[in-house]
Amino acid sequence: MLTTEQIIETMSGQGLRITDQRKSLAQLFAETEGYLSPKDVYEYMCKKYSGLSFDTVYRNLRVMHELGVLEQIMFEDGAKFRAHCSEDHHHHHMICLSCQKTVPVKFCPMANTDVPDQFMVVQHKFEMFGYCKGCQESGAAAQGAAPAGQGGR
Amino acid sequence: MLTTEQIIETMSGQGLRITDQRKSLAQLFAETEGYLSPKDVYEYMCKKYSGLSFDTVYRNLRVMHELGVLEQIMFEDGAKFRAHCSEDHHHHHMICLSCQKTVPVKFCPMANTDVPDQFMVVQHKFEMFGYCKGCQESGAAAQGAAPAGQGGR
DNA sequence: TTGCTTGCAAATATTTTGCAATATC
DNA sequence: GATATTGCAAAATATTTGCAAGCAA
Repeated sequence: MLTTEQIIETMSGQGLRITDQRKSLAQLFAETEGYLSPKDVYEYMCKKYSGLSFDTVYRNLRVMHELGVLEQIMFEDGAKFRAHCSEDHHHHHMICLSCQKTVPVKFCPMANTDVPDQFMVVQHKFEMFGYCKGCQESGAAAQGAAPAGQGGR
Repeated sequence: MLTTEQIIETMSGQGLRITDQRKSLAQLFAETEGYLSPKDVYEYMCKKYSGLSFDTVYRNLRVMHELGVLEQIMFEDGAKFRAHCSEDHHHHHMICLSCQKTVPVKFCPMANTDVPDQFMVVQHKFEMFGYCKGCQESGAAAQGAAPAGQGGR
């Protein structure tokens, strides 16, 4: 995952101004393993910036996503964000349904997949959902939020 | 995909009452290859039922999803629905970014995937996005709506 | 007849936008 | 100092809920 410095440098390099809020955002995402909803981010940021407004959070999340320092994934309960992977080779993710920590998986199924006739594939998604060791032990594997999509098994 | 009759029978069998609206919904989804947003459904239904309200559409979509006759997938612009696959064996999907038609793919990558240490997988998602033959020919492969998730390639 | 469904209205929640004040470069 | 960023207010959008009337079984 990107570090606080990498995030800030990328933003700065793109002409964005580095405000205190954006420093805190960079740090928050650099130190968070799971996905955060806009509300999560807002609540965290509110502790440090009393007069914070929700729209600023949205604006910054969008800017950071467009810039590529944040990844966005849609869950059934809305969009969530995390720092972009710093792994430069193609990979996929295993996501903990309890703490939403993610683990990269190098295996890509595309090489083994027979593409249906005359279908041009431009993008694919391969994600596994489950429970990491820590969450299994703490018994959190009871009722995690379901990810988006047609619940595979 | 499920037929109109299968959808209606399932709903009826679960104790739901079969209203004219629900018949139309069943038919709409049985005859639609792609995903429909709540708004799509509302606009279609409005043609037949002048006084239709949006909340009824939401309620029926939710009920039909919970009942399993509809699949839901999150796109970046919101949830969309389609009739549940009638294929009973495990499979995945190839989804056209232009017309959103889907093609089932039998190959499942889970068998070939090394699950990271001590991660318990309970669910997975493997989806390919691209353009079907028809949309390639009509040149619709220009700017399709991006699917949810961290844009793989 | 019973009680699930619907339409209406309104409440919530979510996300976006205009604008003046402010802070960064 | 020029201009991107922020907070505020409000708009636009999306989704849910309560309730009385209507309709399926």
